[in-house]
Amino acid sequence: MAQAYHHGDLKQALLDAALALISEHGISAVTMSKVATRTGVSSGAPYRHFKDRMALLRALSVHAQSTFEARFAVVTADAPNPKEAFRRIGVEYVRFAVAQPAMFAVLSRGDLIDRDTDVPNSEDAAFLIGLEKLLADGDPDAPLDANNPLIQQLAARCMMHGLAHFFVDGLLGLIGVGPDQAVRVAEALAAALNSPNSHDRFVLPK
Amino acid sequence: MAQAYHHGDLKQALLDAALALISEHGISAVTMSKVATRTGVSSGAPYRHFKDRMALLRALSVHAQSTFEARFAVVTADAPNPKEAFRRIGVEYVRFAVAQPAMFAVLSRGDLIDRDTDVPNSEDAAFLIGLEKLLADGDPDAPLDANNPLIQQLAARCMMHGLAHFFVDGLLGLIGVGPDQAVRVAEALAAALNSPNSHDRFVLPK
DNA sequence: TGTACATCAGTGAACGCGCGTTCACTGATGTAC
DNA sequence: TGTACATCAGTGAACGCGCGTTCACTGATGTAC
Repeated sequence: MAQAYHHGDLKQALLDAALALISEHGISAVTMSKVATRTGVSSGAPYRHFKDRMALLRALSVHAQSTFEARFAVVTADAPNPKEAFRRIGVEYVRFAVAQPAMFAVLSRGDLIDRDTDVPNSEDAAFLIGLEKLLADGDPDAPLDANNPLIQQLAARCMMHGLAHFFVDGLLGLIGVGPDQAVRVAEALAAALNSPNSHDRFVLPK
Repeated sequence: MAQAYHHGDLKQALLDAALALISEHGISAVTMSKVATRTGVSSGAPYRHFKDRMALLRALSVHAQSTFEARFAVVTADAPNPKEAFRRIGVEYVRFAVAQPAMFAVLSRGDLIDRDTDVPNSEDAAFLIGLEKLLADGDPDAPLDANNPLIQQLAARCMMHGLAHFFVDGLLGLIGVGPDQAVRVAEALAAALNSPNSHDRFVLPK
């Protein structure tokens, strides 16, 4: 990357400043002026790197997405089986949200995702396509099969997503739950969902 | 309530306008000017009823809270047993979020809750106190018991909360899931968590 | 190595706008007699 | 019922502020010869 023109790597520095602002005061606190001031440049400087405020937020979303997925690759690398890999992803989901609430906030905003260009990773894509199909097939009023692996997997995803939200939205903070305890709870929730079931419950059908 | 002075019931009308704004453009779109304009009054009028913008949002939070709880009372009224009551609350949680996304958005914001004055209902309070105690007791690094009813209950709450968020944040919308289908998924998730377990798993210890 | 030029990152003043909030006011409603 | 007064909901102009964005500019860096 080699020390660029004036600042060095202003683009990355702006993204970092934006993340800091989000973790302190939420997404709405991200203003071009504050991002610039925090980075030590003038108010117009960010426009050399981002067309407008939305472009900055979208870039943040893409960045968060890949950071998130990189973590998953790390934790699943030496998992002994798919179920354990899936369990680790669930716990990592909460660990990530708790450690990097700003990135999580950006990730869970549908309006920052450009479905045309921001391609989810292939595992996510397979999951979403499967879910779309499951919902479209058959009688739309008939109950879904609770033992369908997609539903089981969705249950786990929703559970971790909900726990992460309870934390980052400050509701767990109200009863004094910190980051470490939130992760401990995530481990317990993973166990709660997994324990009574067979080994390959979370394996996706081919 | 009998037709009040000028407007009739401006306070309620302002709250309704704020909810409409939230469901269209999120909480940050709630400005005093827009709330006033939408209600057909001048920009200063809301200040006769709310000290400032935050007071309006907090009033909204309290209102949403009680509406939410009223729904729970309705759906559990004729439940045959505690487990079924709990299951219905879970599904209703999603149904409510999906039908009234604005109220849900306000509810899940910790910074709008004044813990001194906004007392949760007694069931919630018991749950939160139990959870606080569970986390505080014993070795803070030891795994929690996944079969503890509190953990089981938290699992269900997190699951529904996560599903609700996936919906209101627009992520399910990206794959074409509408309100009805979201509720159908909620039913399946409730079944997924409940099926392999005993009848009184969700009964709180006295 | 040196000079002339092109490129482009960052400056800083300026713009129009919508915001939250205040305040002297108007005028409708309620009340005392 | 009628009049005089008090109360208070809503008006609308005004304020200072921070915002997103633009733009002519400066000056550092890179490049051709």
